[in-house]
Amino acid sequence: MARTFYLTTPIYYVNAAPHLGHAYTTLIADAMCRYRRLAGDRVCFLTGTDEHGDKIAQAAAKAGESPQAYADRIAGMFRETWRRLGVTNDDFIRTTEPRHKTVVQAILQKLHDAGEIYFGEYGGNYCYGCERFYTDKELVDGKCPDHQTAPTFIKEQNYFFRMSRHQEWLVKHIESHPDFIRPERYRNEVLAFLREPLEDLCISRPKSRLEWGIPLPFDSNYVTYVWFDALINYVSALGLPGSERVETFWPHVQHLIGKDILKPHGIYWPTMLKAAGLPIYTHLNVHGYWGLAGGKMSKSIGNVVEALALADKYGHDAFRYFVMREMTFGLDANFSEEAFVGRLNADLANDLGNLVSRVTTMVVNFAGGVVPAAGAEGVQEAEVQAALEKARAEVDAAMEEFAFQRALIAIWEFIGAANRYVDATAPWALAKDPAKRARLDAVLYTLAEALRCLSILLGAFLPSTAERIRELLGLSETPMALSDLTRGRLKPGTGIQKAPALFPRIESASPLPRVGRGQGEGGKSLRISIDDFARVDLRVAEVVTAEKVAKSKRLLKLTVRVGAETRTLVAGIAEHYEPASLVGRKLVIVANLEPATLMGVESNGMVLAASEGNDLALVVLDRDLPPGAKVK
RNA sequence: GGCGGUGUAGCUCAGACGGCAGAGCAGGGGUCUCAUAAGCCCUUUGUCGCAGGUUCGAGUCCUGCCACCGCCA
Repeated sequence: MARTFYLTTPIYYVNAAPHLGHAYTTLIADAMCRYRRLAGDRVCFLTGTDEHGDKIAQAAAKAGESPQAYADRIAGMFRETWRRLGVTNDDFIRTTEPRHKTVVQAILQKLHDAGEIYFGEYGGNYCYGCERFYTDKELVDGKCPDHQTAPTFIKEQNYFFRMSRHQEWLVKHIESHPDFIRPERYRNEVLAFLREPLEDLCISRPKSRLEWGIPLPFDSNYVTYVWFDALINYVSALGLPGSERVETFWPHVQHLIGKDILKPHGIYWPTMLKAAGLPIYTHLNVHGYWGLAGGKMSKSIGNVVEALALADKYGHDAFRYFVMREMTFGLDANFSEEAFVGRLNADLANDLGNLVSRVTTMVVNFAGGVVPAAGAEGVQEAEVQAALEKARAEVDAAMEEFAFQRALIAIWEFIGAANRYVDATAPWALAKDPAKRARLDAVLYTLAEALRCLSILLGAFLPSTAERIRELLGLSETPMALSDLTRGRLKPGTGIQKAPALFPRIESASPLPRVGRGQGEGGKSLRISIDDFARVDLRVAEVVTAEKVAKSKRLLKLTVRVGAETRTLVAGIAEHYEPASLVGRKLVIVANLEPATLMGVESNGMVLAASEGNDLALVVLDRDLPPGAKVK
C-alpha cells in the first residue's frame, strides 16, 4: 500500500558554509526519502535556506555585499553541496523567494483576521548578536552571556502572536500522541517546558531597526520575525493553503531537526499551525549533535567543515555509511577520521566490498561470467533466504522510526550470512569436480541473487554503490524496488562482470608494523623496494627563521638552509614548538616534495616528525652534520 | 538553584517485566584460498561510577554521593 510521505530538513541559516551538522541532517533525510521511494510511496523531500534576520544583514555588511547577494552566494553553496553529495531533494526553498513571501503574508493576514495577533509594547535589553531581548537576571555583569557585549535598551511596539492561548491543547496533543515528538527524551523536554506558562510570541521587528525581512501585510512599518517567517517554509514550498500540493502532501508532513531547534519546532510551530487552521505535522524527528573533540585523538579534524571535506577524501557513500552507522538517532555521537577509516575498512572494504569482489570473480571464473541456472535449493540456500527476510523486516521496522543505525546493522548481518555461505559451500572446491556442476551452479546463482538483493537493500543508504553493483549484474536499466527482494528475479544467462574494488582499504598513514598476520611472504602488500625509498630525498636542514602563520593554530612558517640553498616550508607543529626554540636547530626534511600552498604560504618540503595521539616530536640528528646532508 | 539524562570489556555501545554479564571493533590463536593481507572458526579481558538499602537473588528497584551532559531559571 503506497503511502504519501513529505519530509523536511530545517532550512539552513545562511550565516555559515555547509558543514557536518547540515550534511548529517540532509543525508539521513535523503536516505529516508530514497527508502520510501523504493517502497513505492509518493514522496516529497524538501530542504532549503533561511535568509532573513539581523545576523544575515550584518554578515552581508561585513562581507561588503547586499543581503540578497550574500544570501544568493551562500544558498548556492548549500545547493551545490547537496548536488555533489547526491541528495535527491525534490525542492529547494529559499525564504527570499516570492513564493515564500506570498504564503507568509497570507498566513499572517489570516492570523491577524482571526484575532490571533495583537499590537503591544515591549521594552528591554536587546542583544543584536542574539537577536533577542534579555531579562536583567539573564545578563552577566550587565552583558549578554553569549557575546559578552552590553545590550542596548530598546522600547518598541510590536505585533504579538497569542501563543499562550494554545498551551493547553498542545500539552494534550503531545500527551495523546506519544510519538509526535521523538525520540522520547525530546518529547519530555518539550513537556517540561510547557509546565511553565507559555508567553505570547513577538513576531515583528520595526523596519527602523531591521529592514531585511518580509513586510507584515497589515503594517508596512514592520517586517516579520525571522523564526515566524522561517517555519512557514515547510508550507510555502508546497504552495498556498488550499492548493493541490498542500492538500496532497501537508497532511503527511514529518520534520527532521537537530536538537538545537527543538523549541521553535516543538512549541511555536504547532501553535502557529493550529491558529492558522492547518493540520499539525505528524512527527517531529530530533537528532543529536556530532562531537569532534569527543576523546583524545581528533586533532586531524579541526572543525565541522573539514569533517565534511572527508566525504570528498574517502567517498560519498563511505561518508553516508559512517554518519548513519555511527550515530544512534537522537543521541550525540563523535566524529573522527580514525573512526571513519575504521568503519570504512572493517565494514565497507572487508565485509561488503570483498563479498562483491569474490562473488563476481567466482561467477566469471567458474561459470564463464554468466548467471547459471538456479538449480535445487537446499538447507544452506534456505538459510540465506531466511537471513534476507530477517534483514528486510528489520530494515523496514528501523526505518519507521528513523533508526538508521539499526537498519545498517541488519543489512550487515545479511552480508555476514552471505560471506558465511561462501565459506560453507566452497564453490572453488565444487569447481574442481565436474560431477558437482549442478551444485556449483546453484551456489553461484544464490550468491548472484544475494548481490542483487543487497543492491536494493543498500539503495537508500549507499546509492552509488548500489548502482555499481547493479551495473556488474547487468541491471543498471532495471529500476530498484523493495518488492523485488525475493529470490528468482535474476535471469540465468545474464552476463556478470568482475568487480573492481568497491571500497579499497585505507592503509594507515603511520607505518605501524602489521605483525602477527600472514607473515608477509613478500606479497603485493605494504612493503616497498629500496628503489621506491630512494625516490624520497631526505635532507638535513637548519632552521634560519621561524614564525607562526597568521590565522593558523597549527602552522609554522620556517626558513631553512639545505646545503647552499635556502627555502621556505610550512610545518604543522605550532602547537608543540615555540618558533624561537627552533631557530638554529637541524631537522630532517623531505626535499623533493611537490610545492604546496598552505594558508597562503608556499611550502617547499616537509619536516619529519613522529606523532602519537597528541604528542609530537621532531626528527633530529644525534650528532652534528652540515645542512644538506643526505638521510637514507 | 530546579528538572532530566548519562556513567557496563582497551574503544563504541546493547542490556522490556530483578535470576549464572552481551555485540561490533581492536588484541590473541586456528583455518580456507574464490576474494580488497579480505572471509570463516575459536578466544582473553569487566570492582556493570562510588556507598548504603530492599530481596533467596540487583547494571536491572530504593536512598545518598561523585563525574560529565542537556533543558529550564
